[in-house]
Amino acid sequence: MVDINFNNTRNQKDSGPVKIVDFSRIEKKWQEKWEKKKCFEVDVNSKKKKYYVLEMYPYPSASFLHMGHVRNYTIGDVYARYKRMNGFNVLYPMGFDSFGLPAETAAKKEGIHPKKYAEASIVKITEYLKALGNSYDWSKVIASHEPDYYHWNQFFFLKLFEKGLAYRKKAPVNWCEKCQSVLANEESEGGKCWRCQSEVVTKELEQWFFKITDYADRLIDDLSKIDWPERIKVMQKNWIGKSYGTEIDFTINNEKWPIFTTRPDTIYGVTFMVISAQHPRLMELVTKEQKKEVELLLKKIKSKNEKEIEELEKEGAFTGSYAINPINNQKIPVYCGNFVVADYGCGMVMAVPAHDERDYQFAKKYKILIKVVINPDTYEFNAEKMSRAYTADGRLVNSEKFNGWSNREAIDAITEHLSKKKLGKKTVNFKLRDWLVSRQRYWGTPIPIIYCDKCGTVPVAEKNLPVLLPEKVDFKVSGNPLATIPEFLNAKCPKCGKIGRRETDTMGGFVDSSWYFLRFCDNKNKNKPFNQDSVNYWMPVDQYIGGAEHAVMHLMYARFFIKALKDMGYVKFDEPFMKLFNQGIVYKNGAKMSKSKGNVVFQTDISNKYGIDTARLFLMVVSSPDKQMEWSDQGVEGSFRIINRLIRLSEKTTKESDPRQDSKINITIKKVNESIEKFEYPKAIISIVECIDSFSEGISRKNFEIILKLISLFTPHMCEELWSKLGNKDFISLSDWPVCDEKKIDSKFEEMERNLEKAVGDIINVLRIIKDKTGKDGEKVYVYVVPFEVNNYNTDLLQKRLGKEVHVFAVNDKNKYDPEGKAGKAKPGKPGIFVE
RNA sequence: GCAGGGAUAGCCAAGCGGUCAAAGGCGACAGACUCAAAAUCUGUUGGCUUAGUGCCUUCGUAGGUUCGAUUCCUACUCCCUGCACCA
Repeated sequence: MVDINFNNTRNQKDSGPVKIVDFSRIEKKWQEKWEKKKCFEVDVNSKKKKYYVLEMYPYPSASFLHMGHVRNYTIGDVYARYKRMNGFNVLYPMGFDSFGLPAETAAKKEGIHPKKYAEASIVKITEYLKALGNSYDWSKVIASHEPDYYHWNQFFFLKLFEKGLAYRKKAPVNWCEKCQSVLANEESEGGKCWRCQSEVVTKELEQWFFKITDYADRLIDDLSKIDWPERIKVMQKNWIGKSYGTEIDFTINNEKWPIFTTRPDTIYGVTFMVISAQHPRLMELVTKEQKKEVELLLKKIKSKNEKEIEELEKEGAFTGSYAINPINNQKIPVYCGNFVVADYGCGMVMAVPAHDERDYQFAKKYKILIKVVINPDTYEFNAEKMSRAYTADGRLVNSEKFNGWSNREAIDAITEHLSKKKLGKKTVNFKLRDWLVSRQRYWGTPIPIIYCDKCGTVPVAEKNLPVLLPEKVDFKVSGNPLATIPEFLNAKCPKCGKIGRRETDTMGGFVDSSWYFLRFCDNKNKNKPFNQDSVNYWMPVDQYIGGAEHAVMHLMYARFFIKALKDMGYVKFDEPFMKLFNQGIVYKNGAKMSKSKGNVVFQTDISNKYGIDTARLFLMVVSSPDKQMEWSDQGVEGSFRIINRLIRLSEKTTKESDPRQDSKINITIKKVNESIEKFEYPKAIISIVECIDSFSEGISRKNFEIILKLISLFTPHMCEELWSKLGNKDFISLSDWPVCDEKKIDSKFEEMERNLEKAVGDIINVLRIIKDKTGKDGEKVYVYVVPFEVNNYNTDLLQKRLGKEVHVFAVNDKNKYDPEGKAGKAKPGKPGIFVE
């Protein structure tokens, strides 16, 4: 059986490299064998140490893979293979995030049902993923649009509902006009929809939320338990936005209105209040006289889109009401303003124009009093002459009994003072909002709730799950087509049996991805979301791999979800992903590789020409996996050559090894181990290739097998082929990783090699100088070596390297040819040289 | 504006106190093989020098620490990524 044939399929017409090996046949053959023998299928095995490698499961919206995808998945596969060969019981699954808006939109556009569309995509993508040769356990595959999966979304929804962690409320929410649906806070990126980039507007709607804010503290604190890139942690911290401050009660119209501030030290400098223009109780404060003015402001704000509001300067209007500052009973005006965020803190702020830039601008514009209460140590401010707010530290003035205090100390002191008088209290505020999970779309998990006129909001009974998503719907109607299906809409109230109205909103896709990694552990369970023993064996995910774009979306939601499940007793751990790796983006011609940019190199472009192993090897060697990289069509050929050199070496295996070989091999094993652990794949590959090249004259079979194993992480198909050609009956993918034998590493050989290289360099240099001087090529090279190093300089090897006739003499050789006495120049590690 | 990450020879990309004129790849050039290509192999690829040497100028820009910096510190410029009126 000879699969490698150097002479077949030569293709002269193709301007690309000549295809000398039938890669695609070899790839297919081994992929089929792996599948047939269930090589990568795993089960719970308490005797073996587990390792869970996971890549973020893909959205099957497109029917192709490009080099960005290939890179991403190869990073994981290399790691999974490494761990597997090192004796771990490795769970490495793959699935599909198949619910969601893109499928729905794309399907609509093409006039296909989303289900058909998604399933066709899955078939296609599966085919491509399999062609990568990744060591996925395909028996664990899941697709989130299947009732078997979303059944448990509904189940968990009910559990969260029971716990009060899922609730419905009316709130100003982000609405994407194009998607015709609400968006979570995390999905509105700078006022644009994260998916379609169109304008997001604010709407007052009743929606379902998960109470992620209950977990804000734990979401911050537990970041210390996990090994994630610092920037992702920072992003999460900033997003949660914990800030310590003081809540202070101001009195307006005899009613207490609390506000939140981090600067209670400036309370004596408060000269007005500002309530958010979007505050639900705004109108309570607006007097008859001021109504017109305020309404004008609101109209003005509404006419602007998010972007314009951003650029807008501070705008406001007097409400007509006055507040009483609790610390000194001063009467101050209450304004309504566009720069106060309605749903942070209390939606109202105390304004200290002397010491807050925004307040300063507002005060200047509306000619409100500015009162200095903090001076720096060396200077005294004059409120009239200030050109901007002073926000740094200093000593208090105009602050009654706190005069002279350092403002830092005054923060606590004033808070305490207010607390004693029951006018305020120490408190903590978060930027994090509750997670809005409901979507007004068809293609998602139906929310298992029924509204009954008599009983109110009633959960569907567990035994009646799943609430199936009806397949026959009319996509021509605008809005959510579910709302137009009477059979779906009209449902019996689980409590009283009367006909109620079913919730037609579906869950956003991030609910699916918040626990899919648990389902991989037990994907066929019909009775439960998962078997707890399996999940507690496999989880948490040891190594998670995916893009940084999910820093505050998926990665935050999944952490919350797991914490909630832990509290409800479903799992025993509280962090889902112990280590996170963010792969870098693949660029081509300076732009991110993407279909919309038209700079895509498809998986098949490369695999058809060079085989997928070449693509894998190139993507892993060209640059660190965490860095962005530039795709290079020519660069690929370099990796192609490496594989060809490996094949050639396989035909030069010998029986016997020697200490030099063994030393080099063991050094390489060591280097590869260190590099792989740190995801420094290029280093690992370079050291293997160095090893291959240094034995181009021949290598012992045993050592060759070690090289094969090392590089099999990157080029698994070719390695299986060569492995079996050597007569092995098992799979190299399942073989044991080579162990580095430190005893065999001898730095003497490294030094010898270095000296030889130096000598070669010197000889070439001499040859060049002679050529320059005399115009003649040197023909014969004489090398004079100190006696005990004679064996370090191999005549044949030198002849081959130099392409000249070479003679090696020991300096004490009486018969040596040495007309110019160059032998006298020889030193240990540095031979004398004569050329003629 | 704030936070995080970058800037390395023709290009891509390692290095993160000395062994660095700087790994590896690509490209280019030269040589070997060949009738000739392709493939493969060998060498050169900052400058000037030299029988295997020595010197000079280089790792975004300008300074600093150090016996010594591509590697550490400071400022600046440019690029990317995230957040963005959060009180």
